[in-house]
Amino acid sequence: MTASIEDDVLRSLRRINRAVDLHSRRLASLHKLTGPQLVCLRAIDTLGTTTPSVLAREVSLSQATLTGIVDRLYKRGLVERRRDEQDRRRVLIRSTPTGRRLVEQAPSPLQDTLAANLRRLPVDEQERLAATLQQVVGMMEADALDASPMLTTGPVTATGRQVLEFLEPGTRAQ
Amino acid sequence: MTASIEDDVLRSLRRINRAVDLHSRRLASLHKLTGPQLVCLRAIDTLGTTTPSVLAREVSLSQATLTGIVDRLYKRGLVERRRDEQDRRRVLIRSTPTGRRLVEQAPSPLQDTLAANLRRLPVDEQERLAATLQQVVGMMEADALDASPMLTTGPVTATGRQVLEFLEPGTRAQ
DNA sequence: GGCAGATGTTTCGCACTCAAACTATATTGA
DNA sequence: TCAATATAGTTTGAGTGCGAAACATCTGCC
Repeated sequence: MTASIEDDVLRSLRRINRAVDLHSRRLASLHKLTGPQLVCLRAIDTLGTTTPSVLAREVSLSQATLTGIVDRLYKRGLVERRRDEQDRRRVLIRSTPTGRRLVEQAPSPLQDTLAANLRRLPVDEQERLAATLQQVVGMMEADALDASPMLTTGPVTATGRQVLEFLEPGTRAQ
Repeated sequence: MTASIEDDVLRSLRRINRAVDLHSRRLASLHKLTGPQLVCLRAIDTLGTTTPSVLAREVSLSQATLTGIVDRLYKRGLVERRRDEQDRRRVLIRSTPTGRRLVEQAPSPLQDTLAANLRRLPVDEQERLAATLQQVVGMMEADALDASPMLTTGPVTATGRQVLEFLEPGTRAQ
């Protein structure tokens, strides 16, 4: 019967994942912005001017993932991207007026019904629920620390590929 | 302060998503099988002979998603796929001996550390936690019922594209 | 000055996920 | 019978997400 609880937990986690994804798609069709995009745009707006690495930590995503999301926000004119002139490795990201307007009128990235259902509960129930979720996160993230060393920085041979073609000309070192 | 609890919940959900994904990658590198693949293979093994639609309901995924996962299991020789001769719209899926062996020796798709941490809790705590997760699922899935009508079945004009080329020749209707 | 290693970001390849469109087949009804 | 409709499954197109590799730049050391 212990296995049954584990299966229940696993099943719940998968269904939560799925519900989050479905909600994100609904958001996208109604407001032209997916869940992750909205979460990132809000974070950018809150942080003021920031960089991909800070943002990645803030929203718990890898830098590689963030590049794609910020690309899409950039293409829609919701954020600006420019090189930091002091440290030219860095990229500075900031929301545009259009982006800020969108953040204000967009709904909470949390599912409306979940939010509503949550508010319907007594406050101590809400806190208990939030605490349980954080407990699960804690139990899962403890895992992630042991494995995956990775240690790259290899020989780096030139291949002449274009980078950063979406930045204005002249930004790229020649 | 209510917004803070909502933000906490949202953040927890995203981090749970992420932890599940990272665990899946670890599984894949250690056992050559990702989380979703393992979940599906186990379900196929448990159900005996089944079909994509039944399997999709069982593991809470869309049929489209399942096609890709079963493709990959098929390519590795872990499952069989054949047309149902009674109803030729259907496809029957079954695990191969190799697949069954793999299911037996593979770990639980639930994260090892989460499982271990879970077992460390008193049983009533475990049940409380599982119940809370199901409560969250319920609050989220209630949402998913109102929208998305979809209703396709258009005119269906011939374009002569090949389908099911991975099935053995002769299985496809001519 | 110059180079070795560190740091910041993007690209690449892959897996997963869905909705919508499409093919193929079965069922229903006139 | 045979056309309309329903059902089963796959393909397509797009977004998300990661690790590894590639690239750009900076810092520290000699």
